[in-house]
Amino acid sequence: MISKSQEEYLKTMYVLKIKNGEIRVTDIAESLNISKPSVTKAINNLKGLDLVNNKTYGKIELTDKGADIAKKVLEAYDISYVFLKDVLGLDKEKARKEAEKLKLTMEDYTLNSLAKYVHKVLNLSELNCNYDIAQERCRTCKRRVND
Amino acid sequence: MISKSQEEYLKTMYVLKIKNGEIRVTDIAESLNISKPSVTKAINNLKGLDLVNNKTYGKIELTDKGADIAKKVLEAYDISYVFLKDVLGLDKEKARKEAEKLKLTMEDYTLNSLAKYVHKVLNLSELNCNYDIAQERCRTCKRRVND
DNA sequence: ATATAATGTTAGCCGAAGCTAACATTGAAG
DNA sequence: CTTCAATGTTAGCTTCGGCTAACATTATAT
Repeated sequence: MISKSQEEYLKTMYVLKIKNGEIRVTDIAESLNISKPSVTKAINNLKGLDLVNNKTYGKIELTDKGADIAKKVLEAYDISYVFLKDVLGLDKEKARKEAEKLKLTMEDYTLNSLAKYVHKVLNLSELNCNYDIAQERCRTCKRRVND
Repeated sequence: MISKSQEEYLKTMYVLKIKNGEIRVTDIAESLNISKPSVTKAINNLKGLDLVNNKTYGKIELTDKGADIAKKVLEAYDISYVFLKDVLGLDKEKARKEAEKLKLTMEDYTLNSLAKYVHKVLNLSELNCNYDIAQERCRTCKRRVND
């Protein structure tokens, strides 16, 4: 099983790839407020798990497997954030901080239930469900909602 | 700041005290599925934080401070469990397992919001709120609900 | 009252995930 | 094309929270 720390690395790398077009040790370190040697070590561990590809001093890329995990973590963050902010009514900053932790804590089945629940509660009926066909996910909770 | 592991120890000791009238290394070890030497070590750490009182080979007791933390953790478990089971609709076993993790993850403000929310959703109005005057807490969510 | 079982502790190890200091590689500017 | 700054890596240390093996203490049963 992959650790929370490792999930966080994968998510960060995935986001950096989208934002910057590339993944750099320095940027990961800055995003996570962690030293560069720690990042190098983490990447080597992830490489061993086949979640990251890179050669020493070379480009860093997520494998498909690594990217899948990263996407799940991002989805988990999104649904948690919406729940905390729009259902529980936490302010944005508290919702953000708490969602960062919850996203690494909840099982898939809980996240799925939560996604469905958020839909229901925010009154998104079948008809006016905020579903984005292109992205194949809901614009509100960011999650696939077909069952 | 106290760690999740330490919170879990405190909660376990608190429950054992209630269940057995005393707190024993062996019982803690069994409850947490951890070796006895690890328990001894953890207790010594907690002693250093003034959360536990004991002498070598002597009785183990929580301090008031330690008991307060334990109670908070228990409350956090209860409210999480009710939410997961009765609001999200998870089955008991999944709700139990997930609540065990959530209780160590959520901040006080989130738990308070969640408690209030659970009340509202389960249709406990001011009048029929399931409040237990003796325990000064709600029978449903196990939490103090004044504010 | 003592032998033995149960309980608790000490010593020393391990892995995960951080850190700093020092070194290696890469790349950009002149 | 060389030099120097930026980037990345290695080596080795720390803390946390586990573990086992061995030892110490306490309690029980004859």
